[in-house]
Amino acid sequence: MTATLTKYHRLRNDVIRHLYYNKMLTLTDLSKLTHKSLPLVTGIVNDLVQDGYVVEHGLAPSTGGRRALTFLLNKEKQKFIVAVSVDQLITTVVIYDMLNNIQVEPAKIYLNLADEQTSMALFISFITGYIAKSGISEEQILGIGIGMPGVINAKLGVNHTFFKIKNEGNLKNYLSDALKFPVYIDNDSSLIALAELKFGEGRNMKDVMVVNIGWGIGLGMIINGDIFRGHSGYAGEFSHIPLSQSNKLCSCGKRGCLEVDTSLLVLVERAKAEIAAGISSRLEQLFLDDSKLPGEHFLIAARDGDPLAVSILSDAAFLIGKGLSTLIHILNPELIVLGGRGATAGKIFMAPIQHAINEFCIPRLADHTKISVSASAERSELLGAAILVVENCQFN
Amino acid sequence: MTATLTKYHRLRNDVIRHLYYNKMLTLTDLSKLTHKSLPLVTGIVNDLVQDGYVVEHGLAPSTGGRRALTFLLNKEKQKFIVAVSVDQLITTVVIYDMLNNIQVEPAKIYLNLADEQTSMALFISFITGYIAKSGISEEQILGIGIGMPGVINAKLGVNHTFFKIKNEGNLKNYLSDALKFPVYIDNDSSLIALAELKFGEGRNMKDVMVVNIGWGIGLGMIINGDIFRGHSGYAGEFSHIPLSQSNKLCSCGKRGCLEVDTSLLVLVERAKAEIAAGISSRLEQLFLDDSKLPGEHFLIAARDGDPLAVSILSDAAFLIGKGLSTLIHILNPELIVLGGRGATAGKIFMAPIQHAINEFCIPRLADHTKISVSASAERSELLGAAILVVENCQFN
DNA sequence: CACTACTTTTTAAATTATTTTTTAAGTATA
DNA sequence: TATACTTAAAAAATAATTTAAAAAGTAGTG
Repeated sequence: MTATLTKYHRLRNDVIRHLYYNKMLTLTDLSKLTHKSLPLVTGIVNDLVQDGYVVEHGLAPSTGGRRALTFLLNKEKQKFIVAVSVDQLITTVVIYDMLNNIQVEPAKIYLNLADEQTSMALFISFITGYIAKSGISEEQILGIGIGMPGVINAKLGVNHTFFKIKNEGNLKNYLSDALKFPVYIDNDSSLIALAELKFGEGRNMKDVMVVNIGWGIGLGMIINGDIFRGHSGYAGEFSHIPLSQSNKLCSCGKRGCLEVDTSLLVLVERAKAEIAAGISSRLEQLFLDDSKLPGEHFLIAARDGDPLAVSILSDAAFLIGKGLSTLIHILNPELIVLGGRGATAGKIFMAPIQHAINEFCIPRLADHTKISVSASAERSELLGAAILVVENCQFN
Repeated sequence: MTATLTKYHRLRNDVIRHLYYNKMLTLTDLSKLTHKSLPLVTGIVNDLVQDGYVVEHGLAPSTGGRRALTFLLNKEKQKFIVAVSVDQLITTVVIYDMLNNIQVEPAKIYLNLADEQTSMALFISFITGYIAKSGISEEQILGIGIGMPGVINAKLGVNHTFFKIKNEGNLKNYLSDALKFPVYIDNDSSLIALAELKFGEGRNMKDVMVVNIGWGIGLGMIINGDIFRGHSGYAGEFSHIPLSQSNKLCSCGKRGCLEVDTSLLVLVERAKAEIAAGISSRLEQLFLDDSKLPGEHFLIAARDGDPLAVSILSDAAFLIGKGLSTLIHILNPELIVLGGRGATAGKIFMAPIQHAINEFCIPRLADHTKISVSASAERSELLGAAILVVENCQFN
């Protein structure tokens, strides 16, 4: 009895998930998406309508024959998702509903991940406080999804790099206990890729690479329609393949890594050096303003066309393009998306990256991979964190 | 009726395939492997025993409870597979039975793929003649599997690079008509990888890279337990990522490609140049013997420890190792296998490749990828071609 | 060495899911 | 407006899976 119950519930959850991704679906659509028969799906959807989770929404446009009924998630009986993005310096939290609308305005805190001791306690009180202030009742919250840097085993819920728990402890369980909600964690770049796959440029594609341009450079890989992590979770160490002629030593102990020349922190350093050397730039003023991090100022200046910022960013973009060429040769992806905080500088990246790809790629290969800038760079890690919850939680 | 028949037959074929890969299995094993229930699998296996395809083979060793019956493919009621490997210069054919035994000794013909006109006719008559001479009856042959270089869409049966058929024609269909048997084609490197995955070093692994060291350098990729081809079939263009400082122009139009410094044809040229410059080597004699290609002589000399051949091969291996480092960073595979014709030179490759990986890889990553030399390098493309047939043919 | 407790396989019965068929609803065309 | 052609939904028939029970071994114990 319990086994059939869980199987029934698994399909029920699956139906809800497909409605979450696709907004409006017919029974035939759902049958195809879940690979289950129509009578079975019909039964499940009828139950969901009865329970108030799903509502009928009129007839689908004609496709030649009898018009089908469409179904939506019910706005009135809502569940909510807490989505958190943690990076080296800034932690952001937001609450979404199941229609991807922001339910509670995002909140931000400056939190240096390197301070292991203080940051964990601060993090927990920040999130707890935010949820409490939101006024949403406990039963309505499906869970908390957290994207963070580091080598992460999402299934086990372990982060091998940051927020380490004593004696091989499980971060996911630790946080679930502390926050009193189901917690799901995953790597930031993987979540950005997930967001692009489900709601962004990569919809309905199978092989998509998402470059996470942040304080460092990350790579989220979608292969065969799923997040790819490699054999031991280290896949996508894109920023440490030897590329540049640069002699600077990387934190990984090697020279010529992409990271050394393209991370936002490095670009800021370079801008400061240029300014110190006498180059004039709006940045000189902006850097004095402490309300934002220098990296944030840098991106704003670049977006606004400041020549120094644009020039530094272009050099970095060319190197990233060289790295992408290697990626294209090996994986022949359908799409490469430039995402992450840095992608808010948008189009500035495109020209030098294309330039590099033209120079380093076999044309036949370059022609088969589209490059684009994420349309929702700032939001996509949070969105990915929300998807993480929807993918893993239970709807009862 | 027909639909249930095909579904029944699909599972029947699946059972035969699993017995092909695993030799001996219990009903429980088969149920798990096919993801079908025990009663269903039991029924199918009983039918197969009745039809003579499968035979009982005593009890499995004890695992604590009642001992299970084991089943094997029936040696008496055999089907055979024609496996063909085509490379730029040499074409080989062999006939296997379903237990991976060679049924008819392999035959070899020198066939230059570049001569589009003559090679196709020669190829067809060579294969037809071989099958005729084998004396095996038509009904017993399941099909012909062919591995060849080029960008190949295995599903459609099109080779975009070699053996081109007029007006976008379908090579698979063309050859099926000409040879009067079902023909299946795939890329040589992918088939080598398939052989390693199913019968070689990569058994039960999910992420395996197989380097095909032949006249050129190819890469067969196994990702998530399946051959990976990328979005448009170009994945694994490993040999044209920019790596070496070399200034030689590659056929692809760029400089610094792996291919320029590591293909067997190039290594032979280099050996000849060294000999011309006065270096003494056994190769000088061997190259005079026309019964084998210079590349074949070169490999034999290297295997036998000729200093010149070993030194040239080591230089090439170091570069391949540098390329593999990139692969490890991006894909974090469980295993990298050195395969293909060149791998017959075996252990000579290992030291310089390890050296390169130590130099160019983050240790944490290098530690998680095993490197090994294929144990059956010369046979694996043929074996892969046989697997291709088993994967795609119908057993009735 | 027989007896008991525990495993695992095999068979059989009951439940659940999928296909197939039928009926209903809508569209396009003459 | 009538007819042929689609597609969707509901009902009946067929097939597959789960669950339970029986059978066949294994291993420990007095």
